[in-house]
Amino acid sequence: MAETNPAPRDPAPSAAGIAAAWQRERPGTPTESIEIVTPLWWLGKLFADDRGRVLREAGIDAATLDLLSVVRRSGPPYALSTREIAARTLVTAGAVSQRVARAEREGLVRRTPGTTGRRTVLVELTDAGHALIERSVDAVLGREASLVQGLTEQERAALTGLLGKLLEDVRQRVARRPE
Amino acid sequence: MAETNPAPRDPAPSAAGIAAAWQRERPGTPTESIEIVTPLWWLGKLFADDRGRVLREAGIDAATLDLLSVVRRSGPPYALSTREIAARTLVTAGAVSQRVARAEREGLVRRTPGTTGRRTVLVELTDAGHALIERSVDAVLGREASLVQGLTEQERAALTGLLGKLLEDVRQRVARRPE
DNA sequence: TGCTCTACGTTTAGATCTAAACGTACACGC
DNA sequence: GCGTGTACGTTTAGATCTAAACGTAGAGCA
Repeated sequence: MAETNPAPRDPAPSAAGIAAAWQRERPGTPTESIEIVTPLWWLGKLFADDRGRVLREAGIDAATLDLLSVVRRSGPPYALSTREIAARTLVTAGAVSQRVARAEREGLVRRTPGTTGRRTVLVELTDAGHALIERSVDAVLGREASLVQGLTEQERAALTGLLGKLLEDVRQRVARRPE
Repeated sequence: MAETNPAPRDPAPSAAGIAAAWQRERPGTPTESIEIVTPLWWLGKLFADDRGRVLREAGIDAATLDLLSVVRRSGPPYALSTREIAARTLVTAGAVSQRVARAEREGLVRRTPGTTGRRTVLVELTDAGHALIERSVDAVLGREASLVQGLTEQERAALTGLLGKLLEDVRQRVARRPE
């Protein structure tokens, strides 16, 4: 029998509950970040799992969608170097190499020697790859759009602003490592 | 030579840029969710990677921290069943079993037959495990707290509220799958 | 011209997760 | 009392990722 992560019959765990538990067990624990970082992580997982379900029906997986999307979005001639793809998808170049190998095996992309100097390899969409991404992207983004409808227009705008600000700030703090 | 994900020398990619690219390439693409889901994902990865660095110095990994934390937080007698742990940490029971096996090999936890009926197995903290989590939790949470200082008190409260609301709402929409 | 150094893509080894198959203890109905 | 089903933890197979080792093409420079 399948063993998917059972839907919590208990009241869904809450970030506030976790912070409270730490305070109860270890008064003074610095829990200020928990109610931001934890829901953020849970939401990421919820969206990722849901996206996985949508993609399974579309006959594509998240890694391949990620790859085809970034190339498609870059516009004509729909070709990007491995390194460029790695930087834009937040995975290592090694992983990109493997993803490209898989997608190539399925006939979705093609590797061509980069015309520009350097020893770059361009990853290019085939017609099949182009058709597949065209077919999937609306399904994925449409579903995600429906998932955020619980927030009002104003709330979504506020959330977008706060996430953007936090992202930019955390990036800087993480970049200059100290403290 | 190492091949870590190079810090983007280019301007850091932005969610707004991705949405704009889709609109340019495919006018009408439903991109409303991108500026929420994408930064949310990126922030999750930033926090996770940073946490990994902090933990490496503390001599523990994220999976083990997750395990020890949930047991420690449950309070005396610091023992939880495998199933309970799986539900609270959002990984499958199989993964918990493997995590426990690793932690047990390192002497951080102990498996004891559950006294209560059923065939439950309780995972219990050893003294070493208790000491390790006690030593790590402030480091991790303290670092995270410092990472969210770029937001004002009010902004953090607003973000907490919005994330909480969205989380609850998305959970419901995902639970009753349809639409 | 020839040497060296750097950038880049690929390959490999190892870790960890999920999904599914198991094996078994206990509860429950007959 | 006894079979049957269900809950639970573990094991296994397979997928995918990261980190590191490679191999090589060009750029820069003497």
